[in-house]
Amino acid sequence: MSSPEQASEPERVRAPNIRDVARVAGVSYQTVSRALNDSPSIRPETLARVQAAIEELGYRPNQAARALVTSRSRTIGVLAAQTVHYGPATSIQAIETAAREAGYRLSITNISSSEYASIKAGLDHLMAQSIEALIVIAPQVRVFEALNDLQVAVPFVTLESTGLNTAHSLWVDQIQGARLATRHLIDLGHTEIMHISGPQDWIEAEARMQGFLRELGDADLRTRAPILGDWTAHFGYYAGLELLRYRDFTAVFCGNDQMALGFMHACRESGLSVPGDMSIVGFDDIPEAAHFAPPLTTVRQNFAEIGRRAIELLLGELRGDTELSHAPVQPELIVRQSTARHA
Amino acid sequence: MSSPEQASEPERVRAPNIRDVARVAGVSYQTVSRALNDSPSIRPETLARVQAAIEELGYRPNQAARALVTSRSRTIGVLAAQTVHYGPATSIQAIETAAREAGYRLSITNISSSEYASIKAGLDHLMAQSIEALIVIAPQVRVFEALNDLQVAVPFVTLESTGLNTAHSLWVDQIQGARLATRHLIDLGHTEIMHISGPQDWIEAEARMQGFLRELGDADLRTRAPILGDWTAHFGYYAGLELLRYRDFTAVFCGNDQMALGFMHACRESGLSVPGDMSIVGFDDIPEAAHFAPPLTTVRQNFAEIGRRAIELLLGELRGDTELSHAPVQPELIVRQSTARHA
DNA sequence: CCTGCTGATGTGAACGTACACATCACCGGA
DNA sequence: TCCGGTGATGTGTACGTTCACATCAGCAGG
Repeated sequence: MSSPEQASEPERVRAPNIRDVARVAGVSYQTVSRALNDSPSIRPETLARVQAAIEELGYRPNQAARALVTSRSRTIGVLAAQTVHYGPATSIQAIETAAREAGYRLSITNISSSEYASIKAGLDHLMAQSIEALIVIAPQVRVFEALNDLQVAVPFVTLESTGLNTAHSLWVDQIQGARLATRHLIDLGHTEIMHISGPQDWIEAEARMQGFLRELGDADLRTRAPILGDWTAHFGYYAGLELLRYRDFTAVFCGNDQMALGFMHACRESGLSVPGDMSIVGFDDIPEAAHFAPPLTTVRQNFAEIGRRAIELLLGELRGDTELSHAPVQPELIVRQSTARHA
Repeated sequence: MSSPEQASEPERVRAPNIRDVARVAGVSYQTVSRALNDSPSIRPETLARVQAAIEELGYRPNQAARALVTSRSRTIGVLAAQTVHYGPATSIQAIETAAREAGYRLSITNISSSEYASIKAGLDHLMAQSIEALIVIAPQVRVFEALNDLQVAVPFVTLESTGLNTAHSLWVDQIQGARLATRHLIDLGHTEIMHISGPQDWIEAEARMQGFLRELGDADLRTRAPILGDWTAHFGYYAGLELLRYRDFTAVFCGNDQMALGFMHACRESGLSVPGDMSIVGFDDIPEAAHFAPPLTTVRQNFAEIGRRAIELLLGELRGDTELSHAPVQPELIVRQSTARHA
């Protein structure tokens, strides 16, 4: 369990620094610094000598010292909830890759609950690391409050939200996605359509609900109060068992694929066939959705694309670029076998 | 998109430091340092004055400076593959929470492929941040090579592996889990059992396969060559379509729940009923597994527990504790409806 | 032969903090 | 009265790097 001890060398505690490299290379420490920051004014031959010395000593620049003197942490903070879910996890993975390629590191902080105190603590932990930029993947309503309270003065972007705060958000057009899903059900002849939404404090849940309601409104169909869920399959299942006691609807639009899965389960137990008796649409297109029973009709979002663009946007702003694109990413309806024409 | 400008104050660029606080509090900077590191020898009254000054100025300790002078980064590195999967994601979330509570931050690096170069690059990126400890959640066979090549000299732990390298690993007893699953099928009267495993370079895939083979051996049953998969539902589906052309087995033990889901899908398409014609066991117990059609019999691992213990172990070692527990976490068989007695 | 310029390299700060040590007031005991 | 000890506080220095500036050689142009 302990780190490999090297009993041979007496007390080689200190890691080599820029001056050690300079000594070996026979130059001044400043020349080494220039070599590290690929300055234009350094002779190729000198550069080679320095690089050889670096190699020989196994030198690594000390990021703390660098951060101290430049007052740039090269760290991007991510405030996230629900990182175990497919969407956020996929975005974060893309964010990490893009950040690393750009020479930045990531600091991810999970918030356990959506309570204000929890959000504030998470944000505080990030600010303590003097992050240069912030990405928010969380119930955004309360995050904005905390952002104000803590006087967060770094560029930030919220992910997977709506265009409510266009200046700071990068988004899949959730409203449009919800309209696609709802329209699909309407086109199939359904007139009594239910919606199981995500938690109300998630802006994207709100957006999907908006899209759903608008599309129903445009079609002059009766709107019912959506059910407020928690994104889990368990919720979809129990809500389904409850709702199916009154079979006064023939289609459901679920706020995400997990809840759709749970709802399908409830249909089976209630003796309803999908899509024969009940059409179901999900949201997200998680990789498993294609293998549900039956394969799920859903709305695909490109989570990785969103993640990449978040980094692009933030780095652009750090560089001082202006005119950056906030254009929403368009979602796509994936029709599989969980929806059918209403008899 | 830009950070809130404060046009009022002229050029308040520099963040307040320890000396600014000292000036306001009317003490020396060293006294402020003592207040921050809760030194015993400071008068309560003085402490209060310092705290008031900190509050007034909105002072935050500069972690880079602290890291520089103490040569402790307070960062734990995580080298991960497949962070979008439920297991790793759950562990990482627990790790992050535990690390944060202990005053550490996390630096997560994803490796895109399991190629050696990719692993080495990820490890390099982590070492450049002078991490104090390392957690590995990745195909471990090759990681060990890279660990040696880069002379990684920090405490490390590999997660979710077997006990192959007990000194450095913290593990759910995968072999035992696989035996539980296999035994369950045998107890139900199945004699022709197939195994769809994970990628061979994942030690845990290897362990599950070992458990499977040993249990079959103990029961004197015929062993077949396991199919090497890639953890995805897609693979389970296509492998299933292929395998089911020859219906010379009545049960499958899948290396994870996603592959089991895909396999179930293939069964439906091939006109086989689960569990009537085919019994299926998964591994992991992802939250969705309870809502598959039918609900999946699987082996539950406590991913969060593993994550917490990883941090506990590493922090213990950093503190110099000895006698830390590496006892494996025991998995649990969850019997649902995807398995039945062989006719 | 001097002047001014340019490219390559070196020297002195400074970033913000913690450690080692110095200082100082105060107290109790011989 | 003086001395040693202790608790609270202050002063110097170092961590490893980059920035601003200084130096120096070489060269072209008058």
